[in-house]
Amino acid sequence: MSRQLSYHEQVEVFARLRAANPQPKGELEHLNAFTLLVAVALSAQATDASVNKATRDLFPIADTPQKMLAIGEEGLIPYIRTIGLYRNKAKNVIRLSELLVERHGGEVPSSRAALEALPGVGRKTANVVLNMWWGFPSQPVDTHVFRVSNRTGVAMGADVVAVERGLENHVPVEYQQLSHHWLILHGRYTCVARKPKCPTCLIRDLCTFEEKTPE
DNA sequence: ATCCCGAGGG
DNA sequence: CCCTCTGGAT
Repeated sequence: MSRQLSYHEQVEVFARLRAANPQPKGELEHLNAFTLLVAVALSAQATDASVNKATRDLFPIADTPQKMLAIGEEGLIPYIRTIGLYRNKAKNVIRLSELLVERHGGEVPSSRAALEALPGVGRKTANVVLNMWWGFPSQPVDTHVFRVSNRTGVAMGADVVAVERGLENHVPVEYQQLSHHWLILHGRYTCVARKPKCPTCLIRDLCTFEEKTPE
């Protein structure tokens, strides 16, 4: 079973993850604040590779809310059909574009409340935009961050809000801005959901998580 | 707690 | 076949 890491261990974990990836950028392709917001909203329960494949054709012709509205829901669906949950997402992106024009002059707002008031934008998506675009040290907790945080003991919690609080309290200040990228990359390529690659893990000696299924 | 939902991997 | 993927709304 996992346990909460000490401060010293936290520092060591992030130091190693940073050394392995000094300048993580995130792997969701986008052209500006609007396309970042849309890309993150589209990425719910979908791989970023799947989202990038769709947005590579979509964003060049719809990189502003006004252009997105010009395409419309029926025009948008063909681009994002290969992403899961596309009916809800199409409706949300169009309504979200309308609200950006009506309330925010077509710009992406910088407050959590304004972001979360947009359809299809919840806590996690708002945190990504606040972190990646507006530069706040917010801690988005997605499936990777939740799993990796609990397994490694970087931050433990029964739900995403608890893990988010844990990260805010335990991640050393110098790592807060980029910590979510490191946790995601670690979760995507090493600490994967099904069969974690513990034998080649950079932080194996600091981690108390053990695969239960014997080989 | 349940629904939305296609693609990729094992 | 089953599980997972940078969740959100009801």
